[in-house]
Amino acid sequence: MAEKHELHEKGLRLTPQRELVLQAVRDLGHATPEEVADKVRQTHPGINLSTVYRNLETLENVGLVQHTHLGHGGATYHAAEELTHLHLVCGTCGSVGDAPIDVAANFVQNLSDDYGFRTDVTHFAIYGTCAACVK
Amino acid sequence: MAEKHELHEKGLRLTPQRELVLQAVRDLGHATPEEVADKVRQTHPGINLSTVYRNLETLENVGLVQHTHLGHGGATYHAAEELTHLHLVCGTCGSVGDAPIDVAANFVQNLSDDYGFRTDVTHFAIYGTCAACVK
DNA sequence: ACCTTTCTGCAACCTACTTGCAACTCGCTA
DNA sequence: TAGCGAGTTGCAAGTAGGTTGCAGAAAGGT
Repeated sequence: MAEKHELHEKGLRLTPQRELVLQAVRDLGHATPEEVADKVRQTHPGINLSTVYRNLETLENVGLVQHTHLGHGGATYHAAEELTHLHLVCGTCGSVGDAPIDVAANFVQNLSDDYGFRTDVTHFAIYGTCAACVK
Repeated sequence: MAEKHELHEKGLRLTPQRELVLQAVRDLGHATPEEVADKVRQTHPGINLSTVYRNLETLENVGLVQHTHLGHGGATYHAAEELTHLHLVCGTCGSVGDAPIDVAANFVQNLSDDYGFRTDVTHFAIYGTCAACVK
C-alpha cells in the first residue's frame, strides 16, 4: 500500500473515495471510468462520477494508474503495476486481447534507432482483426 | 477519379457535398471532421457538419477514406491512397510524425505468427515521446 | 422529363467528460 | 486531541464531439 506515501509526497490526501477508485482499477484490470464508478458503487453507492474522473486523473499524475485509448473514444484505465502487456483491439468484434511487450521489442528498437522516437509500450493500442474474426 | 464508380457500385450517389468532402480529405492529408468541414466551407459555406460526418462514414464504407484514432478522442481522416505510413504521436508536445509501414513489418509478422492477429497497419497510432521532446 | 431512392440541412438529442462552487474532511500542528 | 487550512467531494450546470429523425431537395436510371 505505497499509495499513501505516493500521494502525501505531492501534498495529496488518501480519501476513502480515492482508495476505492484505485482498488476498483486494480480489481478490474482494464476499465473505463464508467465501469470503475459502477464497481465502486457496489460498496459505496453515493460516489459521484466526477469524483471518479478526478481521482483517475490524480492517480495517473502520481503514477499509480495509467490510461490507454482503445479507439472508439473512451479511455481505459489500468493499475500501473499491471502494465506488462500490449492491447490487441479487434475492429470487428471489439474484443481486447493481450500480448506480452516482448513481441514489440524489435519494433520499438527500430523506431528508436531510425527516428529517435521513444515508444511508450504501456500506452499502446493496436488495431486489427483477431484470430476468431479472421475466419 | 474512380470515386464515381466506387459509389455507384453500391447504389450511392456522387453529390457535390460528397465530392467536396473527399477533396478536402485529400488536400488536408490528416484531418478531423471539424477541419474537413472548415475546409469545405471555404468554397461551399452552407454545408452542414452532420453532412460531413455522414459523408466521411460513407466514403469510409466505400474504401475511399479511412480514419485513425490518435488518442485524445477525436478521429482523424485520411484519403485511402495516402495511407502508407504509421503515426507516431508524441504525448508530450502532441505532434504527429510519420514513419513508413516497413518498420513494423517484423512486429506485424510476430503478432500474426504468435496470436493469429491480423494487424491493420493503416489504422494504427503509436504513443511515445518524439526525438525533440526526449531531450 | 419522371420517379424512386438517396442525400441534405436543420434542430433536437446524446454521450462522455469538465467545471464552478459551497460544504466537508484529511492530516499537519500546537 | 482540538483547531485549522488546503485538498476533496457532491451537485448541478456546462461543453465538446458526434448522432438521429424528419421533411424537402436532388441524383440518376429509365
